[in-house]
Amino acid sequence: MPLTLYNSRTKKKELFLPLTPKQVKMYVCGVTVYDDCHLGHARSALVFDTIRRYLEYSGYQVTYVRNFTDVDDKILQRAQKEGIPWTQVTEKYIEAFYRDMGRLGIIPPTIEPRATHHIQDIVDMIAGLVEKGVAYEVEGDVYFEVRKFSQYGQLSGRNLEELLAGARVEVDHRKKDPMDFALWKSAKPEEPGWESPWGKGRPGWHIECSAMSIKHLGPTFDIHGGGKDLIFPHHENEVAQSCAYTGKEFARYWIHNGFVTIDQEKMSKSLGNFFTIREIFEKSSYSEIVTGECLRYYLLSTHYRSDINFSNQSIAEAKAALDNFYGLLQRLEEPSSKSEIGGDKDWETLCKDFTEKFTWAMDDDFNTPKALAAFNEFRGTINKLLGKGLSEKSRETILKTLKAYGKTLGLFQMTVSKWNSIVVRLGMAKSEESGLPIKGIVGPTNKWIEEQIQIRNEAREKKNFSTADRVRNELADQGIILEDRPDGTTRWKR
RNA sequence: GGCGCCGUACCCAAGUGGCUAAGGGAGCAGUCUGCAAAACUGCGAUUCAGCGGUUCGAACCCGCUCGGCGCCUCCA
Repeated sequence: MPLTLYNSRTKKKELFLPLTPKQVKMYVCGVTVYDDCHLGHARSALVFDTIRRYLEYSGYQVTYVRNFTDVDDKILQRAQKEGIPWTQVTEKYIEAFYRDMGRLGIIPPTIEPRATHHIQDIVDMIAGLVEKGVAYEVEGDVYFEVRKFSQYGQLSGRNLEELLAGARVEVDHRKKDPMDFALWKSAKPEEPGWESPWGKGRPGWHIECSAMSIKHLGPTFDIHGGGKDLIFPHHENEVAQSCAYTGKEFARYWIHNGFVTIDQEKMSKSLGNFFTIREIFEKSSYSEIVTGECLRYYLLSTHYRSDINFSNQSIAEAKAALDNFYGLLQRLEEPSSKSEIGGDKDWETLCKDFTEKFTWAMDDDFNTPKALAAFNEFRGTINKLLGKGLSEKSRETILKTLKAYGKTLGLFQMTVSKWNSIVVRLGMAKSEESGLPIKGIVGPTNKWIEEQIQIRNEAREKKNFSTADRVRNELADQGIILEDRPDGTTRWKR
């Protein structure tokens, strides 16, 4: 099945045909760097990371651009509040952003342009719009005249009359129309600014995305993405100014992800109901790498266009599901206790069934919940085959398949021992990279645990089950779970 | 007020006209085990918010009602 995706412009699933065969140009709106990012930002980044991974898996060469908005009123406010230079605010939160994305296993985009590095491109574009007569200057500010762009409202499915009827737009009498939006904002004496034909100022928010996407991807590119809250006015305005400027089609497919909600309400700064990525990791009782994968699994368990509700059991459920997969990986890695290899004759067709189901799901508008269902079914079938016995070669191939397909979702890539090492916070030491308290292994050492297991197994040998059970209970009290293997060995995990 | 989305089992969540309504979590029972754990097997929605309509046939299409949410102002 060929790849189809839902285009929010046409409100339909469409066959995906990139401008240039086997190449995809994709632009996604990034964050404004004035604070730590929350789960909502993480979802957007993760959704497009997954799309990027899957496109690459499908054989496309992807040029993925995601911007940083690093000059904005909010940044200036923050700087003032903290009494530090505004550039220090942006540097700090760009760094924090990288830290958080890294912990979620998000692959850095091909290009990560910053607005402040593209002032000239922005000024040129605004000048071009003024020249074409679709933008006008008032006292050092430049506005885009929406009436001059006949298709205004097409992306978000609204028209100017309806918008005006809403009448929630504050009226600025200097503008020709209340809906006109700022391309360039004049700077007050104490504010940062750049020289321009209209005096010292800074770019408006919408224009930077247009200027940077056109600069790095050309006037027309394949995919433009972002959270669904950006459809209006941000993306609508991008379309207007870009098309007016280039005279060409802008983005061909628009992809918008749903919100992360708390008690069914949109997670947002203004409502105050948000969890930052940072605090989720700090509060997690799992290791950083495990928490990252749990978050990823959780976020992938709902289709990207739907809203997803976050609660304190979300991570735990993902952990339980992932435990099953790492259990399977372990069984595939360790020597089989079976002498027969009854499963060998079936695994190839079963592998094929799985890969077909998986790609079918992903080709259908990146349906990750369906793809995860395929993984879970495959897990069941492999466990059954293991029961019948599998040769080392078969186990290796299956393992490779799991890892290869897992990679397109960013799952199942760590070693089983990393997965199983639960760590808790020590509190004192801080990580050099993240500045966060380091989590280290607390509790009994591996050596001690293995000694205890030895004692227990000797007791079992002598059928002294009360001693054996006492040892096991003591270990259980410390969170150590034992598993006796058919070959007489004992496996443990924290 | 305008535009739009959602309501599927205890929880999460696919499915949007036609075989028995995916999958995960939790739970219960069984096989295995000295007992456990893990794995496997079985159980779990005669039913998809409610009511009406279209159709040979609807969770899926249409209408209404109830409930929840979003955008229209910065927002992933």
